[in-house]
Amino acid sequence: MKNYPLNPAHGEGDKPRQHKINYAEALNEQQWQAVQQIEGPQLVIAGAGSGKTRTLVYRVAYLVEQGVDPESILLLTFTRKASREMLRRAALLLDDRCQRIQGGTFHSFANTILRQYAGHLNYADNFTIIDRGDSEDIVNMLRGELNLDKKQRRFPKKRTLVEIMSKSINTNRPIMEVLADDYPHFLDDEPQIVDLAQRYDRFKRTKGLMDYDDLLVNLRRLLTEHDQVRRKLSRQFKYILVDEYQDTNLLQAMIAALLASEHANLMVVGDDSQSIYAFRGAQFKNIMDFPKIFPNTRVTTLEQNYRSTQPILDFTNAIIASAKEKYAKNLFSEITGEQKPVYSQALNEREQSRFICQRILELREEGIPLDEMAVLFRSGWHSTELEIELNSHNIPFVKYGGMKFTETAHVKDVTALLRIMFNPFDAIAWYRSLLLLEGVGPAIAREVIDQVVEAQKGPEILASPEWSNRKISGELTSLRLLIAESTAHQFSPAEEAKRALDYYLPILKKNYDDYHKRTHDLEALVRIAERYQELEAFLTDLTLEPPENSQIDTTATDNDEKKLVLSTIHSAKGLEWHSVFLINLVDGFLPATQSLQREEDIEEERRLFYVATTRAKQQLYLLTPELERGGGMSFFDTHTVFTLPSRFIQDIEKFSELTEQWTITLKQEESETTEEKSDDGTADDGAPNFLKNITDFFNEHRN
DNA sequence: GATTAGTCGATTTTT
DNA sequence: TCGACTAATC
Repeated sequence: MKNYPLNPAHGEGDKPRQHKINYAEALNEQQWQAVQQIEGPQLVIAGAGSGKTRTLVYRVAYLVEQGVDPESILLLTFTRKASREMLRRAALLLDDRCQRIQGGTFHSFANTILRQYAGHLNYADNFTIIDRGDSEDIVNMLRGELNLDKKQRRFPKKRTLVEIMSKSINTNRPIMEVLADDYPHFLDDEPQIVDLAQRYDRFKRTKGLMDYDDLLVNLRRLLTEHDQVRRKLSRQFKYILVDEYQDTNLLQAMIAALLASEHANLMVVGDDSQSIYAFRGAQFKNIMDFPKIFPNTRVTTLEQNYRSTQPILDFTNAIIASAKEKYAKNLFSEITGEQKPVYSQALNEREQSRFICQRILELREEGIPLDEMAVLFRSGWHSTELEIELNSHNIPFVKYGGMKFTETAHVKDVTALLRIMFNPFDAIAWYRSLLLLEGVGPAIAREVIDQVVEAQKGPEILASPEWSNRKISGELTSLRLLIAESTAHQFSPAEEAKRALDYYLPILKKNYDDYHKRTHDLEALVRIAERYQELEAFLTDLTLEPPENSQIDTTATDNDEKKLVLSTIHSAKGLEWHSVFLINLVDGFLPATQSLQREEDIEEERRLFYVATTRAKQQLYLLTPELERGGGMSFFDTHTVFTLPSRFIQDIEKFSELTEQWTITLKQEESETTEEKSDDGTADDGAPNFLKNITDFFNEHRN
């Protein structure tokens, strides 16, 4: 253990220290207060764009300048992006000492600590972290052990099962309660679900696996059940900062408090109005409860906004004014600008897309770079129509949120291979890898796993005559050799990835028509592996902090080119752009249909609306299409449905004063002609009807 | 026991 | 559009 100054703020012989940074000048009064107050519990309520990150960064720098050892500062953030960004800015502000600050997401921090103390909890320190998909596969497999009456009433899907179990853990409630609150239609299945949850736990424990929730649960266990460890850690991390506190769940709040138990130097920063992760167990009441855990908490509120113009803020303030529960705050700004948020009703989704393309091109003409503009939406698939339109206008874009790189089938396949190359006793990875082989299905796969993994015989057993006489021996041998060579040599992660890829490419070509696109993804995977020394670290990061997204949906691949951002609102959190377009502001889309049942869910959707609109610095466009494809449900696919503007719009008093209403007029470019021809009126009178000719032709030439 | 075709059905957000 | 599940075929 290192020495740390007992009370660095008022250290020896105390003249005010000479600081490199002039804090009082760089910060406003509240921010400066929050930065200065380094001892004791502190809650900072930071409105959107109020310089929250800035405050954290300056505070970290201030601590270091006060002589605090950077390694005793722990900065828990929500995403790795956020943590990297903060450390980068702190280093820029002060110097490299800031790079030594400890930090990351709760999950990655838990991982680091648990690798050191796994023994205390009877885990081996090379435990594997599994992602949601793995959990689902395990649960699905275990479901077979339960003797459910076949074709009885429907038992929840694997996805739902995992959701239920996870929610029970993250909200600290028994499964019964979760079912009663959120899944009443499955209440009858409670005994089986509880049984399944126990089997799932046992399975993970015996196999040395941890899912996302286990990381938190086990860290909390470590801290509560092992007093000396808790004390040691708490003394090691003498200053703890938690970002986005409104999105922490009960477990995380407890972990933060336990870590601070020896000194209470805990600063949490958050904004209850931006809490959008309740579905994952987040409790924005954690913010309200914080002063209850630490009674002498100092509360600071940051209300000056440094991001948006006043007209935009007037609008966003009005959104949150209609929220049911919130800490009172009223954001103001000194940024000049008269442009009110623009509200426009488009005829349909297509018109909405074309309006956006047109406006984006105009803004680019005016000198706004593409990467200073973003289109936001509620769920990943809401942007499909827009993506087509962007492609046809050659507007390059990146998309955040939605299907992630590591969730695509081909990446999961290669990851599974890497996992058995790393650990030949990883049953789930075996299962997936085996099913890739020609002639191998669930039955044979289980047979192999029973011998290799369960009976602990290892992959070598597959060389025995018992297996080599089977039809499938050829396939099995190449897989066995792939693993054997990994065990025999010390390959780097990149080399391993390359070998896995070479092995996998023929399979990829056989299974997917679009294999070249997927090959790009896999080559990217190899490049990512190059950054790692250890395969274990690579695999862990892949599940814990996966790379942004897959190549599949993006157009341009030039890396330097500026790109428009498409993002789900969730993934847009913490980011900002010059101009923001919020599309599909329609009931059933922005309050999503699924959340209309319960008032708290609707309130969370409202906060989502708030988060989206507060991303805009200069210009905000709100779009409501009046006609929709019927959400893509097969029955409605060819039909359209009338939609109502989002109820959140009606909720805003003086909506028409706060916004500027635009009627969409599309310029006549080449698009004018395309519109008339390719809109769904093609089959109508007038247009030359090739289709009819063709069908006639085929009808005539039958037999 | 594996594979394939074909049907039905359901779709939020993420560490 | 995609995946999960079923029934027919190899």
